Amino acid sequence: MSDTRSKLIDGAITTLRDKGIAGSSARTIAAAADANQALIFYHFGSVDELIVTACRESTAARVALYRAQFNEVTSFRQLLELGRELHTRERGAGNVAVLAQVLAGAQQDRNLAAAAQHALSLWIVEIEATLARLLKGSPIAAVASAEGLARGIAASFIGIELFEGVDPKGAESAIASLEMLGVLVEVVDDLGPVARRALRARLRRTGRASAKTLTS
Amino acid sequence: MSDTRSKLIDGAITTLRDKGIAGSSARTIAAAADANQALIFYHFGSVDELIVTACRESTAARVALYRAQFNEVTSFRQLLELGRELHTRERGAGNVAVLAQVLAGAQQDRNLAAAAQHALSLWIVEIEATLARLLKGSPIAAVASAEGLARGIAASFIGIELFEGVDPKGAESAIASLEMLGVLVEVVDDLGPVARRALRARLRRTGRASAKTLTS
DNA sequence: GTCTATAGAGGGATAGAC
DNA sequence: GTCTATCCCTCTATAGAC
Repeated sequence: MSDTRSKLIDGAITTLRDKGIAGSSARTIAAAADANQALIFYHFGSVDELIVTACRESTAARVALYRAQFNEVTSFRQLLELGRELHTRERGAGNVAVLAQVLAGAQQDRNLAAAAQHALSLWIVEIEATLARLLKGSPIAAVASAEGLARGIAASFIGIELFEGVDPKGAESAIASLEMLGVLVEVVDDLGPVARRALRARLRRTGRASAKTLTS
Repeated sequence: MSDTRSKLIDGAITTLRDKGIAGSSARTIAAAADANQALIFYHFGSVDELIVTACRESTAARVALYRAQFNEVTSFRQLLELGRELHTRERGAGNVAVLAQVLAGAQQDRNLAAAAQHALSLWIVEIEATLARLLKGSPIAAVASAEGLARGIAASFIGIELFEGVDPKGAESAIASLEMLGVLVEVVDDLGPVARRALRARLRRTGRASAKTLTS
């Protein structure tokens, strides 16, 4: 790993975070990295490929930082607290912002789409494993799968990050409300058999919306 | 309103949806609109201003289509169904995709940020009014505000739209799980006094995370 | 591996004919 | 209002010196 190579990756992350996908050109990235523009093509072949690499490597590094904490989570409460911490810290480091920008570009670019999916999956794997632990034996399991919930949570984080860029106060109130929904989940969890019966009854009466869940 | 003016707005929406914010230039938009490139500057002054106008006007038009349906919602169940319908239909029309792209560009552009915030607020107003009705007298009101929830829902829609571009199956499972969380909300709603007591007790025991809600 | 220089495409924006 | 033509800038990518 040459020094220039990693300088360019850092430059790409900084540029994606600060200037967005539309403002991330070979020139702007090279300027942020304090490197020569032509070296992007020497090391990565194209700007696209540099962004793909930066997205993958930076996400892998950030996720690794939190792996231990995910593994220690034993309640929905703790998961929510970790989510809040993660949101605040990654807002500074910019990994969620980078993911959001790559995701926006990925709608029209197969390369970026593959990188975005891979990067997101790194976060999702951790969230999903944690949820799977929490849902074991919980009445909530009758109503939501770890796979689906993990993806929903990851997507919501991305949306909130973008929302934060245009309305920080609104984003904060959104986060607070979603956290409170987490408290609600925990209460139902604690209600145990009562909640289980109510959920089962409700699901039986529900039409189309829960058809898939009923069969499982 | 000249014909060319609205052709350009339609062209901008199409281009934002199909090529993203990074691929929306005066030339590509004019091509999509089957109009002359110079007319963008005659009618709107700049590409940015055209995108801002397109974002505002298209969102206003789409929101107006759903206003009556929002007003008719009387249960969380119905709100979820409307959300699913809206998601499917707007995926075709592309308003959510356009919002996501403008939002991505808005992180670094004051003009776009104002337009994105305004457009989002049009959706949020409808969701919030509906939620305010549903939360009146509900135990859920102790735990989440209509303002915060409405913003959380809007942000999640944006995130899921972006996720759908890179992993359609994953996005579908995310939506299904979030819908099931809605069922959970409805069950708690029906539990009435039991849920209210449990939530109150839980909030009293909760530290930092719910400090704000406790005082209200 | 790193640099300069440059080709060639596409970008925003304007002048001026009609 | 609409068109062509054009200016000047930035973009990706490469060639070739060091």
